[in-house]
Amino acid sequence: MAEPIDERKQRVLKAVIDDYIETAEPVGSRTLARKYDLGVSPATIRNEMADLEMLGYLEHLHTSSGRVPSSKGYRFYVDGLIPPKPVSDEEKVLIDRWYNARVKRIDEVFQETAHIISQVTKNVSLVLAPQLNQAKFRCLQFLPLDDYRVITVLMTDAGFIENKIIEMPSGATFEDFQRMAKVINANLAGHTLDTIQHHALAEIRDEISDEPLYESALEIIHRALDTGKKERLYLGGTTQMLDQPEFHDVEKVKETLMMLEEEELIKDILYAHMGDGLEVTIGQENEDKHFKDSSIITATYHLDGELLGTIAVLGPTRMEYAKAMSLLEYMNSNLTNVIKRFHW
Amino acid sequence: MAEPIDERKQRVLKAVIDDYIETAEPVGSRTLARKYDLGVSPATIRNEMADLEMLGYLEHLHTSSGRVPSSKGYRFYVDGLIPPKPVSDEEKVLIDRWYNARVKRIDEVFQETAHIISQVTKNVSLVLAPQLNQAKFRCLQFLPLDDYRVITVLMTDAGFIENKIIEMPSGATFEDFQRMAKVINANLAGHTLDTIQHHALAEIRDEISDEPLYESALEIIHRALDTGKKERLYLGGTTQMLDQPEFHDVEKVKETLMMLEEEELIKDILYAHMGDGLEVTIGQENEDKHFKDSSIITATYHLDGELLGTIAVLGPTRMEYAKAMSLLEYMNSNLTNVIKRFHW
DNA sequence: AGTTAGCACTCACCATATAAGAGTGCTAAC
DNA sequence: GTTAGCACTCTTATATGGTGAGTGCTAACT
Repeated sequence: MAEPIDERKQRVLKAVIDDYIETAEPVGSRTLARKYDLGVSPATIRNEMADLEMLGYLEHLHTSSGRVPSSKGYRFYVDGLIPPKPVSDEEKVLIDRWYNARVKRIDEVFQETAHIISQVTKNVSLVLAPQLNQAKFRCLQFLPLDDYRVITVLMTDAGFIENKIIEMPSGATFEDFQRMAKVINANLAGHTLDTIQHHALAEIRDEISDEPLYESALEIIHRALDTGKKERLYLGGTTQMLDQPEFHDVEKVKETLMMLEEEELIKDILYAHMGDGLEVTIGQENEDKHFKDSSIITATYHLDGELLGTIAVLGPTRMEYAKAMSLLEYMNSNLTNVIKRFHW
Repeated sequence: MAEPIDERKQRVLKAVIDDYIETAEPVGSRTLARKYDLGVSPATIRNEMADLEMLGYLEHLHTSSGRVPSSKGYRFYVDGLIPPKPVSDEEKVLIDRWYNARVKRIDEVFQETAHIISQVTKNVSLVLAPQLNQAKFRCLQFLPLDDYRVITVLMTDAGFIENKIIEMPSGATFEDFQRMAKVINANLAGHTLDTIQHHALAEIRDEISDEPLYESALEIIHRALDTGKKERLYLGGTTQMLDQPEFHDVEKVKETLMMLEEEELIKDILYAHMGDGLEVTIGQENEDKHFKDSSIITATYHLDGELLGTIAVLGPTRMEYAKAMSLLEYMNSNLTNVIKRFHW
């Protein structure tokens, strides 16, 4: 079984997969011989295809009808047969222009990234924005709002800002808050928000324990730093995907859309695939049974060496891997730049 | 033609519409007689239906097959025949719980509102969040970020907060910004952001003209107040809608989804229907040809007497008007409360 | 030995035909 | 004014046969 597949078999396999990716129809020997210049007759191709099927690279739906690549086939294709298909210069220009035209706020960066990926690949895109509670605390500022409330402005090292309105405990003055801010900023800068919430906050207990309202002060800091555990997930291309023949059936569409709404599920998938660099998971390779006939390509983006988040393309196994992979690679580095340009 | 329709005709019309809303199938005289207790035979119902068709309340697809309500029919139904169907107490509790569980930030209020509406009505929901540049300016605060930049925090009367990072012009100090803030807050509070951008900013020119960098100061204020012209649009239920038999055809789904992505188009529709109170627009009554077989129910929400935004249900003309209308009415008042509770 | 032509066979797909079911409209009787 | 009865229309589901693309196998060819 460990029979190596010779060069001609590889050519045939590549042709089959290329054609199937293009047409979404099971591909037969005759078509293959006509469309691709393999230099042999359909009969020979038939034999080769039979061998490839025996080895598990191709599949047969019914006795008649052509062959379809298996997960193993796609895997071999992705690992060795794909011609690299770099993002063209025109596309790069287009993408740049897109970013510049639409992006005003930080969350629009992610939304727009998702949009671009789905536009180019015609598949669903997933963008996982940085997890705020893993971000490093930079400073916390208070602003007076009226006699009863203050605005808290939280800032992290990566340049994300979040604000809240908080009621002052009775008796407290704005000056009390200012003093607190000083202590906090002096002691806690550089820690992750998570650490601060769970441990570091205790460290400054002593510093402010002589404050008249220090219990409620702690509570307030706690609330100000609570960004919610959820990093945000941005989706794109849920409409594009309907162009794929895989979604000619409404049931399939509904099923997929409902799955995409399960934010937690999707996030778990992204976490699981969050390695370094580009990762391709094909069909059967997916743990989750809902994705047994989907492929997911993920890439992680970084800032200053720190892992920020993940971008991904989700589509049917029949997917333009070459294009999606190089696009993700490009967007990956691009995203870092845009975030940097945006905030620093 | 101004023939008034008597009580029995109304009963028949109501039965036809009720049944069509329930089943989505053209309804025939026989079914009607069996299901609804009209006290007359199918033949009589046939005659009545023929009359109703002549008067324009019902339509015939083909010579055979039952009747379907026309826009005029729905209109009559909505205006006079619907039994009010108030939101049940259980539903109210459910909605309250929903809000409390998920809403942490202001934008989540709108997202969640859209979600709730679509969940309950099984149709697409639209929520137009307040237009920021129509909001009244409350105050602008500056926070030091580092030597080169400040964070601007803009706050409006309705309690919305937005922040930006702005580079300081060379030579400016943070104290310069503080002075500017004082002037701005003293002079411009209460104006809409829009007015300030276009006119009122000129008024404070004199006040700060002795500042060393007043040209760039104006520019900075301008940028700080620029919230983008777009109020945000939140959608919900694009998956729910697939349950409706109207969307058994993928083409129809695609078309609708693409339309919903045209944010500007949708907003224009919402503006057009933005009256006071509840407004129902049925099928043909819609200006836009894309909506000729859809109905839109809109309701506006307010805060302190000021119009804030719109919530709406969009669905096929065959829609549970009673339910959707009372839900919108409830959400409408509810939304005001939630926003208030949230920010004030 | 590897390659190819030929042929029987299998499906999926499309169009047509047929039967069943639901509904209408009309007429005549109640 | 209401209803029963009947002929007619139109949609939907089902069966049938033909077509085309594809396979697998055998035998002939280089």
